[in-house]
Amino acid sequence: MKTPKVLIVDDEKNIRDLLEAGLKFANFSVYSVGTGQEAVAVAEKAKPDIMILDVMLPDQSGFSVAKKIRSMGLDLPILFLSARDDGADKVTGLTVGGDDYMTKPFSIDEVIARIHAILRRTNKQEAQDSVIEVGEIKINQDAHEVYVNGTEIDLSPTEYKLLRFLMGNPNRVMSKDQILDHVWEYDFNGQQGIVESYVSYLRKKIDPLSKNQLIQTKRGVGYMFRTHKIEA
Amino acid sequence: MKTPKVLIVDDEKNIRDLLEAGLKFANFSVYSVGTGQEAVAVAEKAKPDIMILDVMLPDQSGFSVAKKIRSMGLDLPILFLSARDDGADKVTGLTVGGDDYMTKPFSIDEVIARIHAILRRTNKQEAQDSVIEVGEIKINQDAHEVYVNGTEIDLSPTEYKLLRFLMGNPNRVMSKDQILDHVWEYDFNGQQGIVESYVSYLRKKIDPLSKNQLIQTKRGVGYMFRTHKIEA
DNA sequence: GGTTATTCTCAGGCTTTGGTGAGAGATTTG
DNA sequence: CAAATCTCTCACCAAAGCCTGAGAATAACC
Repeated sequence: MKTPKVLIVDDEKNIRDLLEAGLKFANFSVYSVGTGQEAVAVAEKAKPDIMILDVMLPDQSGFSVAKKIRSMGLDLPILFLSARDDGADKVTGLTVGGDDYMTKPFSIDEVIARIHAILRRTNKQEAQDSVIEVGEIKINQDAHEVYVNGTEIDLSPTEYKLLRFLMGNPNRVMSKDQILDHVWEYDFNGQQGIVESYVSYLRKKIDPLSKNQLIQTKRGVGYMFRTHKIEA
Repeated sequence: MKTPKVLIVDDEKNIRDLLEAGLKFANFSVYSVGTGQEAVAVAEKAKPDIMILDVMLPDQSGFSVAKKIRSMGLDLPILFLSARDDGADKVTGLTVGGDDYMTKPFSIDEVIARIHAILRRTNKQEAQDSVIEVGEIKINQDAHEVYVNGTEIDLSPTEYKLLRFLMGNPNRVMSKDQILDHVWEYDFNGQQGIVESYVSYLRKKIDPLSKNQLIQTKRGVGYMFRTHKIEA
């Protein structure tokens, strides 16, 4: 399937808009509703490939929405969303099969990564590879493991996300703002300096194992993951 | 599409006029409004391909305009504009997907370059190449890299912009004032001498690698990027 | 509950870039 | 040829951008 269909269910319009924009750009076809009732209706009618479901809905809990949909015989994997404090634990127990869950606030790229992971697992998709290999670095997304020229390195969660984002846009300069937008949670409002710090951390782990300086600084512009010279 | 439609939203008429003139000349078809309300209306009616949106509007924030338009289901990439100084009106978290953002004051050509980049990425356009090649020089705009006969040279941001501008108008003399207007930020009020300085810097980096003097002086008129002799 | 890892901020030191002005050099003009 | 004009280059200072290490706060882990 070329463009998987995603159904977004969340009562907060901001979140819906954020997800919608991000997912559309990631080449998904998006349906978006604000209540459990609509969710059930659209799920039945549009037959989405995956659903992003907030567990706190005004009319009914996300869990009951999930049950309804399941009892309708629809085979629809769900990515649950919950606020960090409340039901995170409860959700865990409910994620069966291909399901997954995330807490708010999330980062856009993390959502996209998880959706891809789910679709891969439930292989409703053409078998997409969970391994990204760009230049000297290989990432196994399922295992969360990173190899530089065959040697595994150990990255913190944020380091991992940053690297994944840069590798997802090879040979293209990414501004610090773009990086913040994609890698950090949407409510983060710190300084760009943090990107510099994390680039520094990453380099310290990567550079000793790589032949080239893989993360390059484009002064005044941003950072770029380089695979090769693009010259004539 | 031949002439993409751009919607400009800014309450400062100077800015609107500046952008309008520049973009029209760059072969865009332009709509221009001063309030968020009008923006939403025009976006719906005219279906522009991209929107330039100031985050500080009198009637409502640019963010809420963006949300309204997004929630109307319009797939409209946005180039946000914001004042340079404050972190108050943060764009972070809102530039998802194909969006981008710039701070005021900007230079016209930078705006145009970004718009092209966005349209390229969201490929609402015929897939345009991010590589400009004129004569002996090749520029990769995604990577912000410049090659002279295959050898990469390292340019500062201003040098890069100047070269890009000259290469965008090959075999045509550009006056120093034109260059200032396009390459430097619109509030710059320095001397023309700076153009001479930067041409000098550029030549020092380019000439050692090129067969011909690519940037030529037209005394009393301006500078020209030459690809070939034009017969008399 | 205590240890460790992680995230984030900040400040110092360093490098690059931007902009100016002045003098040498080149070109044109009369 | 001499004067006037325009251009090139350089040296210089201020500002901006970048990197890193240190430390505080928080979260994860055993």
